[in-house]
Amino acid sequence: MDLAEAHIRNAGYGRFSFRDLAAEIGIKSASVHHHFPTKATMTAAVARRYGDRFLAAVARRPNERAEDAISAYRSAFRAALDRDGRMCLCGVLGAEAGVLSPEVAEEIVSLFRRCIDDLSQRIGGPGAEARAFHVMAALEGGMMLASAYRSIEAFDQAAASLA
Amino acid sequence: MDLAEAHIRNAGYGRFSFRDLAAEIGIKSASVHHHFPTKATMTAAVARRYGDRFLAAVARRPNERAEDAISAYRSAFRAALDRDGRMCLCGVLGAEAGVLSPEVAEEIVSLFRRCIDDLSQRIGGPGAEARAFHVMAALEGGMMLASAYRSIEAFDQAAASLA
DNA sequence: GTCTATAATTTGATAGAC
DNA sequence: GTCTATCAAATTATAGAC
Repeated sequence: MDLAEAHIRNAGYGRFSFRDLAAEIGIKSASVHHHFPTKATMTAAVARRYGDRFLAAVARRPNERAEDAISAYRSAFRAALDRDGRMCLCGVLGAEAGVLSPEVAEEIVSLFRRCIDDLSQRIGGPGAEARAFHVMAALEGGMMLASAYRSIEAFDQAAASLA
Repeated sequence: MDLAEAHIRNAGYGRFSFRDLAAEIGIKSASVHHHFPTKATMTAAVARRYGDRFLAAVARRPNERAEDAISAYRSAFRAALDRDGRMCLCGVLGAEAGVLSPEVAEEIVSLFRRCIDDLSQRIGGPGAEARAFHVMAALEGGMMLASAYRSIEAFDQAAASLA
């Protein structure tokens, strides 16, 4: 799953294969099918695990203000870019969302929803939901720009004014 | 090229084929190769045309303020979603940027650059470039959210606070 | 400009032995 | 859990006739 996550974040759903995964591990693709019946199943599992870990990483701190919550998300997105040199899973699969199998698409929407609900609650007050949407959009878009420009500065410029 | 653009925006670079295009037109894939030697060539041409048209559509109006420029971009993105029911080309290919052939990747970066330079000039003043990055990121991200949620309201929520 | 035909490769998935 | 072997399909691209 670690390897699958890396491949998906590198290249998207349509560009990774069980054969490639297997070759890098040193087994055969048929053996991968033993653990995950289909590519969609595996991708959905990877997406769920990714979401669980992501939400744990940005989890609420005691006595935080709205700005702290937003900063936590920004730092998590930035770390994904900086540490792994890759876009986050939600960004890659989100862009493909329109043509993914329902199984995978549902997991991605759920991932977005979990983030936006969490962020919205922590921001609080009137307009919290719209602000949460805005923050998520700016972070996802900033990541896309950084990926295209191949420079994390694009992300920093895009996200600087958020909090 | 119209059909190619629609396919790319629907499904991304990796998911459209000359065969599919040809079949919808009523010719054979070999005939498509007569007009565009490779898939990358065609995609680069489609991206350039898309950029030319997009920049013409958002072109500066006389006596505009910074807010007018930002609104023009927001409206153009929203129209792409609303009219075509698809993400914009830059969003789809931007997410794939890391694994596209240099020919196509360069065209996408150039498209982002043209938009951000234009927006930055029209916004003007200190911090104009960062604001331009932020606007583009929020619009691209908003489109991704709308695509995943299958609801344009996600875009509106994300983009409401922009201008 | 379009066709037929085909090459060379890759893909997701399955059957069945060990 | 892993393997060999295989299938059916799709893909990008080319050669050469009309």
